[in-house]
Amino acid sequence: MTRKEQKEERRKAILMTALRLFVERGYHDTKITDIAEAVPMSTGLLFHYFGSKEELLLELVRMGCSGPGTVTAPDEIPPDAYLTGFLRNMFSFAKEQPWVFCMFVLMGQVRRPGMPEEARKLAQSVDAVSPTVKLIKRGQKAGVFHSGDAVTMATCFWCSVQGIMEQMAADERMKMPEPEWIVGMLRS
Amino acid sequence: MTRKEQKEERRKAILMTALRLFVERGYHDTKITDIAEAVPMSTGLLFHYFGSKEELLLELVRMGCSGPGTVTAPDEIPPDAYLTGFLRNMFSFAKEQPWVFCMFVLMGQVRRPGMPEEARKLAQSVDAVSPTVKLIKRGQKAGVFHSGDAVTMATCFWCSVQGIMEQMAADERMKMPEPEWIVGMLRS
DNA sequence: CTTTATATTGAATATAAATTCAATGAATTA
DNA sequence: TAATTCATTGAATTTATATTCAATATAAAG
Repeated sequence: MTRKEQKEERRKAILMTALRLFVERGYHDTKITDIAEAVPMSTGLLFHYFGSKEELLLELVRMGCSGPGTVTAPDEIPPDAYLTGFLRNMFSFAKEQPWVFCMFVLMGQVRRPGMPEEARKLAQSVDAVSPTVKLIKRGQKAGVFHSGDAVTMATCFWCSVQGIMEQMAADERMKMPEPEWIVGMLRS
Repeated sequence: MTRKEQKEERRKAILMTALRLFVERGYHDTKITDIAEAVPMSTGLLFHYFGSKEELLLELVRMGCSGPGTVTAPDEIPPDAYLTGFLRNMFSFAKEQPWVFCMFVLMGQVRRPGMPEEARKLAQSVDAVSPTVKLIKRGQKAGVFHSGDAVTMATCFWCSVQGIMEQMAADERMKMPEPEWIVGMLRS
């Protein structure tokens, strides 16, 4: 069935285009017509695929939720090495698989106030902090991470990453940082 | 002239309210009516004070530009101590002088794509990175900071700060991080 | 080839948000 | 007190954006 495949392709194209634009310019400043133009397709057709702008966002967030959201490291891997590796992957995805990278940034943005409620709640339901808290506590016991409230440390860590990734998404020229630097924020 | 003072008061009230809302929910998702309600005043009156939403933003950015944007540390202060102190101030402003804090966050947001061009250009004209680059190079020579491209390091540093501050602005519950942690990202 | 189903378009409509404006009220001045 | 100026309002207007829809084109099935 070439027809059905075509449709699925188109659907994905819309999702990927919207993802890129949402991350580049923000949800509220991305107009439906911008997405349609960029795909490219007529604005009317876009509504044939997604009932509304909000549903389009929701679908993206659903994809984001099913991804590798949880940061669970097996006990045999040192916490610092795990986080460094995670970031290294993420940063290199920026070029090869912008999809994964953008999704990460989007999920962070959708969690903030002012975003459509349903998408926001959904995004907030996947929680990167809790697993990181465990990881940080393990690191603190092992002496590789400094002392301090692990929840605040985990939150700061991911907010830093979010801030850096948003910049990378907005500015092509920005060079990739060393993951080590960011993990350095936790080291003793 | 009580009349003129009143007007000036009102003007400031509008600016401060808009600043808070822009930072909390983002520029595009803050409606003129939201600002008017929050001040509070009628929407019509708001246009008596500022010609447009964009001009209101521009005025805020102008204020942001005249502030202590440049991070210039005298040579006798160690770079790491200077940055730590700067962040400590900023974070404690979050409660006492939310104005300064919010302004910092706003300037970062306005620099991104999708913001009104005039405000964006103006915000981009104040550049926190260059002074920090010098500071970082000095720190590298002194051996307190690790090696690496100073521009990328400075950019990452401020993006991290931006990410953390945005979270603090959006979520009251978030605890204040230790400035040391963030500077730790630069330490060798 | 004919029929049917579906993709596609672009203009029309609906909705939401920004902006204007005529009218009112309160302070200031003469 | 009367006249004048300016602040203030809320409804009307304009503009921007999301959404719908009738019409057309294209592909699939019989």
